[in-house]
Amino acid sequence: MSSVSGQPQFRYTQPPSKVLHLRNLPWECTEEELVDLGKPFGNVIRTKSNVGANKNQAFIEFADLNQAIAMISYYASSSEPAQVRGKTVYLQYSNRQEIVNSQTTADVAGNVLLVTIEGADARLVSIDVLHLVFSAFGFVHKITTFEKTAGYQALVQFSDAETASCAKNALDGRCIPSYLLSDQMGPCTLRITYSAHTDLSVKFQSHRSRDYTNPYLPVAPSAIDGSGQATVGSDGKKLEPQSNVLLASIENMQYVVTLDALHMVFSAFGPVQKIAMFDKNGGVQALIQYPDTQTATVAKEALEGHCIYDGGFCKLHISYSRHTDLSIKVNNDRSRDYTLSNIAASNSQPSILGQQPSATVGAPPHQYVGAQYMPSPSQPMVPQTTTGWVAAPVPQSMPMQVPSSMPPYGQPGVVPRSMPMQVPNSMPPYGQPGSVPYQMGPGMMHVPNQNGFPNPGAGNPYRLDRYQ
DNA sequence: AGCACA
Repeated sequence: MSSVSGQPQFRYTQPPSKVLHLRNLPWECTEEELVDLGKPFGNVIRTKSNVGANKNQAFIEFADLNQAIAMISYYASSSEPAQVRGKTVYLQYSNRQEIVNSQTTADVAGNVLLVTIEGADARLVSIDVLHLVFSAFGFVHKITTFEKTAGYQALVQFSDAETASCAKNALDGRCIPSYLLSDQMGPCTLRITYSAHTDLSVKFQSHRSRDYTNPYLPVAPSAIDGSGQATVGSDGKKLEPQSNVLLASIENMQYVVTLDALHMVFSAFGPVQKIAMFDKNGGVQALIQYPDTQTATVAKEALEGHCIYDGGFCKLHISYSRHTDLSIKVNNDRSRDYTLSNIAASNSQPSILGQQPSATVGAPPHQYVGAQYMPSPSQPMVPQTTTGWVAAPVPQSMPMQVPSSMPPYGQPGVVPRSMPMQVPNSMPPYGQPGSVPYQMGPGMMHVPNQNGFPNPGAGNPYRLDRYQ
């Protein structure tokens, strides 16, 4: 007695239930929207959204069976289909009689997120890229990655559930911005739920796991060669010998790049201990020393190929130096040891205090060294909360994603600005759910705000004054 | 576009 139409029988044979099964929902659909949908027909006592692999299904449960029947009947004969956010929603009786909420994992907010990376090239997404993406919302403590039936997944541990929620809300369903991926890679979508974990166990720094709270954690044997250098990146690719010291060369240097500008840029990833600038092959190069290789690696991967100034100016090319500890003889405008707070400047020249950035070609785009950021020989510049670091308004024309520690962008001729851009701490740079994420222009840098620490004034371990 | 706590 099967259907003559050839259509699956269940389409017409679902027995009534207080529970309705909805599909074709937008994944953003909230519980509240589900309640609103059912409200005209009765009392919605339970809902469950984001059901199914695509999170585009849901259930609503009425207090009374007749209410469910009323809703099904109405839309069965209505010319207007049920809709959520403009999408037609398909309704039917559920094959269950009530919604059971096993709120074991995915709905309970925790400080650890379970991230599924979708896409043909998902496995090529390095742990460092994930770190960069999630650091925009706060300090990432640990990351582990693994392969499950669900695909390539990662657990990302934040300090608290609030931070994790911000990251989840902003990133769930989004793609990793393409400029963080290599050119050949296709889109990689993030699907995020809460994990039941609260503290991940990371034994080694490796391709698969990282503990950012413990830079001294041993590197996994599998990632070390005979010389004690890590040979394999988190993406499994061969690496050049790593170092805590980076060699940066600056291409297309239309505008002068000062020691202080470099210090600002590289400090976004951790404490910069020393910088030495020099001329080579007609260009400017700099050595930047971090306390550890991990920090240098993050900085290198984040900054490589990006420009200090908008418009393709002062493009950075970064490699690992063979140095491990720079010898800074004097503190001057080309070299500085930030670990020494009381060293006298060379010849104690007051001139650098009054020195304006000068353009190597044309006029400078702006002077980014304002009064409060003037380097002082005895007091390396420290962004002080009291001097406008937090208060600096974000101009409308600037993208929200402007890295906080960067000198302000500007085209030549733009009115000089005297302080670095600051993204408001409370607002993640990804915008609100539902808005278009990643509106960053090409060539702009995307680095975690506040070095991954949401509050520059409290407990940021990268603050210079902590280790001066 | 087709049933959840895998």
